[in-house]
Amino acid sequence: MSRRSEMLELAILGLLHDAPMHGYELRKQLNLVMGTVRALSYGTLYPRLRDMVRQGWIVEAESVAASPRGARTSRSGRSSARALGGSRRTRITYELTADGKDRFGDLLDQAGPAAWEDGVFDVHFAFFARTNPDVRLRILEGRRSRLEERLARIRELDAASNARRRDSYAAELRRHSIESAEREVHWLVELIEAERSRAATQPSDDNPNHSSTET
Amino acid sequence: MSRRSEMLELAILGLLHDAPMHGYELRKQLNLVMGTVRALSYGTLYPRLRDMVRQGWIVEAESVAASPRGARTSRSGRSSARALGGSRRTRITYELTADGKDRFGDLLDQAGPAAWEDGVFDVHFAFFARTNPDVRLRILEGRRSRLEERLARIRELDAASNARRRDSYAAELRRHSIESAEREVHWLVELIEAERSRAATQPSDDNPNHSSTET
DNA sequence: GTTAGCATGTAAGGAGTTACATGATTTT
DNA sequence: AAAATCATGTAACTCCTTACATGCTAAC
Repeated sequence: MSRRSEMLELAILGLLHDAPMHGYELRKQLNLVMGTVRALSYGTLYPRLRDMVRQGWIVEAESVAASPRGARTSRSGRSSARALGGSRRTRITYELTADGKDRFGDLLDQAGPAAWEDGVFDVHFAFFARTNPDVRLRILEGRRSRLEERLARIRELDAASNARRRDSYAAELRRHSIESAEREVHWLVELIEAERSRAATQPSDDNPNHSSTET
Repeated sequence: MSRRSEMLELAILGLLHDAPMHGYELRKQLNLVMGTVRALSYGTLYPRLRDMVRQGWIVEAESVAASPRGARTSRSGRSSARALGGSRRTRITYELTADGKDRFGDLLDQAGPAAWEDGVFDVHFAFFARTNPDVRLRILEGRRSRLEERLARIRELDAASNARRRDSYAAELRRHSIESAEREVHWLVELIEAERSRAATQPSDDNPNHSSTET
């Protein structure tokens, strides 16, 4: 299981850690947490969920199903057969197991170069509240240096290109890329400072996501 | 050849349109123009280049090779054997063919939903100087509405999450995502306005990238 | 009654990464 | 002499998308 694939797994575990969910709902949340415009396909999600069940990180549970939208029990009255709140269809709800929580904690501790990749960073950040302070810091700093490397390369290209012929659109794109990257670096720098001063106040605080430290 | 794959092809054609290049150099430029932190691998690039040669869009040309760095002919003097500027190694330089220019023009005209995807948009924008004004406008507007859809979804989630428990990191991520997206929308709106006022001044201006309109 | 949204899946295929392999040249 | 950078490539593998298939419920 390579780095990139762990992003999806981490995101799923993190979302299910907050609340059990069925696939369709999960997909919508994933599309937000992963920070991409492009939507994740079911062809990726469902086979992955089945795989995670096989691994023992999550379990299926037939949903009792809340009412589809709003709290009303369908004002037309018909199909009130299904007692409380009409179920739409089968709906398989997934829940995290104790092993799944352990796995989540393990993935959370992974602060390697993969964690400062474009999509992966956002997922890690989304679960920072449950991440070790030192791991948080490593990820923030890794991301910052990655962005600064990129920034340096764009600036170099920008200087070279502006000297030669001028393509206003290409120049505008570079300008905008530089500005966006600078802004994100600034954001990261502030977060890093906040982390450092927090570390000075509270000493070591262990990862609260392994089931051994919970319950 | 599906939408996503066309991005790489478009980027390669566009870069080679400016100047012939060899693979290694091309990769560096591609990493910039595609707007990703993650680097494109050679395992993707070289087979793709070979494929494009087979299609007739580009041709290989053994490089006469300029001197590696700076203009100096290696101050140590040794290996001055290779006449002007020492060639590093084989170095296969790629050049655009007339068919390649046509192909570039065709891809440039493609303003479908794929063009407002995350990575693809940047590539298209980078070559806007050679894109038809109406196509430019469609791409900018498509991108804007895509971003606004996403923005609406994040805002919805943000309101719901802030109401319930508060996870400061998750909230901060949402805040930052919203701000970034808003900023990009604003940028796009200004570009769209600029396009419209430009369109009012100069009427129809044909795509100058098909070889039929060149030479 | 028909469209749109909810909900779950499968099969085939394509694109891209990883890891490996090679070798020249430049810098330290 | 070693390490870094330049430069090109291949094979195996993984992940993901696309397109298809099914069926239920809500709204128009």
